[in-house]
Amino acid sequence: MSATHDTVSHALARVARVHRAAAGQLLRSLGLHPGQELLMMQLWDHGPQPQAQLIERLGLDASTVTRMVQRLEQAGFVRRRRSDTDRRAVLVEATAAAQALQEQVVQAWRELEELTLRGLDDSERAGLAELLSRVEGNLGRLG
Amino acid sequence: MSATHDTVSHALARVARVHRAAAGQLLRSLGLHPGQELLMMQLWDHGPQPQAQLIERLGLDASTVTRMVQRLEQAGFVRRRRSDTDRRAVLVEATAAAQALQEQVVQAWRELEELTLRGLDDSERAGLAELLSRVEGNLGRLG
DNA sequence: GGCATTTAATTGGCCGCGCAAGCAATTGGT
DNA sequence: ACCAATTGCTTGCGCGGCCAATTAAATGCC
Repeated sequence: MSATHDTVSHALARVARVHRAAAGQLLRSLGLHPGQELLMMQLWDHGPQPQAQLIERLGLDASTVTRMVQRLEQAGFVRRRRSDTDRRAVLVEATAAAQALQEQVVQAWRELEELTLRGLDDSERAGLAELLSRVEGNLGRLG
Repeated sequence: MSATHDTVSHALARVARVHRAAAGQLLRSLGLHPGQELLMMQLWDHGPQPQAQLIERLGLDASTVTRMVQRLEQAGFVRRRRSDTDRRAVLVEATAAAQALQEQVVQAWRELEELTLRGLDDSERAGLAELLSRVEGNLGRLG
C-alpha cells in the first residue's frame, strides 16, 4: 500500500461524493439537483435577495449562480426581477411552488443528516462539526 | 436564523467545495483538474489496470471514468490498450510523462493535507479521519 | 460634469459527475 | 451447442462548478 492514500484529504473527497450522491437520491423525486437545495434554502431562510448575496453566502462563482438561478427559474422554483435601486442587480425570490417544496426539502435534509451521522453519539457529532468548521476556516481564507 | 443551517451535511458540503478548490489551485500549474489526480494516484499506486478496477476503487460512475481517461490520454498522461484476455476491457496505464508528474502531485497533495489540517493536533487529525471513515461507511452502502 | 475604477451579471468554454440507453464480449445455465 | 444474463465500456444529455472575457450600471475622484 502506497502512502498516497489514507489521508484526510482523500477521505474528505470520497465522503463528500457519496454524501452528495445520497443528497441527490433524496432530492431527485422533488425535482431538485444536488446543490440547488442549498440555494433554495438561502431564499427560504433569508427571503428575496440579489444574486450577489447568494454568491456571497454560498461561496460559489458568480457564473455558477447565474446559471443555477436560470434553471431554477425555468423549473418554476424561482422568480427574477431587476432591482429598482441598482439596475445591475437581479433580485431572486422563491415562488409559491417552491414554498410547497420547502417542507419536503427540509425533511429530506433531515433524513440525510441522520443517515450521515448514524451510529455517532452526540459528542462525536459535535466533534465532527467542530473539526469540519476548523478545516473550513483553514481552507477558507487562502489568498 | 432558521434551523436549516448548522448541520453537518451543510458543513460537509461547504468544506468539500473549498477543499476541492484548494486542490484545484495546487494542481492547476501541473495541468491536472481536480479529480484527475485521484485517478492518476490509483495508477501510480497499483500500476496498469482495467477501467473496471478504477471505477471500483474510485467509486465513480463508469461513464465518468471513461471520459476522464479519454481526457487524460488526450493530455498525454495515460495510455489505453485493449486487454488480450478480455477484449471488452480497456487497460489503463500511466505514461512516462505522467511519471514525471507524480512527484509534484504527491507534493501538492501533501501541501493540501497540511493546509487542511493546520492547527489540528495528532489526536484531532486521527479523530477526524475516523469520523469521516464512519460517515463514509454510513453513506456508502445504502441500497 | 467627466472619466477611470469597481461592481453585478452574463456568456463561452471546459471539466467532473451521474443517469439512461446501447453495444459488444463473456459467462452461465440447460 | 445455444441463448439469456451479466459485464465492460461508450455515448447523449444535463447539471454543478470554475475561469476568462464582456457588458452595463454605479461609484469615486478630480
